[in-house]
Amino acid sequence: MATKANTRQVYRQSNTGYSKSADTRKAILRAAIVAFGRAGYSAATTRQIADAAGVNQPAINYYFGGKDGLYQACAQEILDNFKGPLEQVSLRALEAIGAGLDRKGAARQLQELLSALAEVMILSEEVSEAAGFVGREMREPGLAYQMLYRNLWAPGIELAAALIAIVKGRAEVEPADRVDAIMMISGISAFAPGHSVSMQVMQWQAAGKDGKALVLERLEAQILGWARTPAPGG
Amino acid sequence: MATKANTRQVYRQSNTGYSKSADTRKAILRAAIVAFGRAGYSAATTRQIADAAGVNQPAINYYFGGKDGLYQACAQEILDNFKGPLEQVSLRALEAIGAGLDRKGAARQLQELLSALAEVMILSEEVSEAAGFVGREMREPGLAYQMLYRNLWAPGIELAAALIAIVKGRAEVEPADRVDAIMMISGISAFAPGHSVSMQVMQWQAAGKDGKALVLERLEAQILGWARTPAPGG
DNA sequence: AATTATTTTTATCAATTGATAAATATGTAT
DNA sequence: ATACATATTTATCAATTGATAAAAATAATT
Repeated sequence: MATKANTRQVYRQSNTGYSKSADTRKAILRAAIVAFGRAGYSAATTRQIADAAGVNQPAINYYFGGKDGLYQACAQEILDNFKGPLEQVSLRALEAIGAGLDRKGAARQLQELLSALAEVMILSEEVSEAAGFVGREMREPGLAYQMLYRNLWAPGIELAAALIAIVKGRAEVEPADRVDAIMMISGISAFAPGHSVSMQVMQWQAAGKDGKALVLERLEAQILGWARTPAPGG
Repeated sequence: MATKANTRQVYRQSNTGYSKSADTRKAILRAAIVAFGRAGYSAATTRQIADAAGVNQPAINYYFGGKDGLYQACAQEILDNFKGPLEQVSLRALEAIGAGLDRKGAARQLQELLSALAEVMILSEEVSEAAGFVGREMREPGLAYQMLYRNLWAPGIELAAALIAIVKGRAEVEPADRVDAIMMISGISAFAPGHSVSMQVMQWQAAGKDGKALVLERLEAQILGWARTPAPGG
């Protein structure tokens, strides 16, 4: 997959005034998010995606200019439509930080953030396909990496790290807080659908509500551990 | 990639008595572990692998029967040659458990296990390519999944969970201990080479010794937190 | 209803991929 | 030195893939 700097081309828009193009575009995007998220860029073929969307293969070039354009459009679609729940929680946490937040409050916000993340990554079937796409791009940076890094990953990790620092009794974020944030998020991702090893070890068909609750309980134990430590230089 | 039940065929062995076949086989395996680990099964082509190994493409069929056979041979190669360091630590931990282990001792063994894992996953360039292959197969189960699950992942997670239970003051492993074990291992994997998001957030070229030390310090803090909690039903 | 624009489809193409067969080169045993 | 076995290579193939062009079908406008 070419990772050269590519300006994002928009081919067939969804605002042509014609009745069908928006539906067709959406169907292709949905099918593509699933295919790319599960199989990856190389293994997902434009014919498979077209079949799954109920169109034929040249429609992909017509609407998105080709496989590359479709891939990037998937990332944009995810940013536009699927990060809503996380965005709300993030805004609330940022407001609370700005208004001054004590350790207990920060622990509560952090738990809400991680809970929303777990909800997205573990429980929601449709959002979970988008999360699959995002997770894969994270591990195998391609055309959508910069877009997702700037708009999703870096803000999320920094927010979690800021909350962690406050829980620990500090105002400034340190490298250790970022490491903790990354590890927590990575730990949650181990229970997302398709993580066969975790499911097999736990003997779960899927994590489900109970699995999510258990994961969050383990994270809460850690957060409470931090909240109980004496503040540094205090 | 076909995931049908495949008996493992051995084509050209390394014990033919002819001087070159062992070298050629090894060169192909090395190149393949790198290619499959980085790009995945689909995106890695037999021509690329052959070029990297300094042979031509039909050599892959000659020695391994084809792409599938090569993939499985890679997994076997990794099991035969790269899990040595982890195996030693595991054996020591199992012996210590068998001989009776107190909470403090279990904390120490757990830290050694995680340290060895971090050494393998984060620091060693060559072993890290093998870990890349293993990590990918973990997330995208293919022909080598069962082999690796049985011989590597399940034993490793169960051992870590057993140590965690003892650290927490219990003899029996509970689901929460397994969740903790999975999350710890997943947390370490977030800092392996190629994890661009973590490197970019931390502003690290690579984790290096300092990064590894910081990750282990965060894990130690968690382990010590468990060790300090009152034993259940105590 | 006629014209124009858009969408969908059929047909085709060049390039790539894993596999195969046969030829050539090299190594081993007698 | 000869015969046999193995390793490497060249050449070829069928199938697949993303892209393209043109034709056909459908929708919107006048």
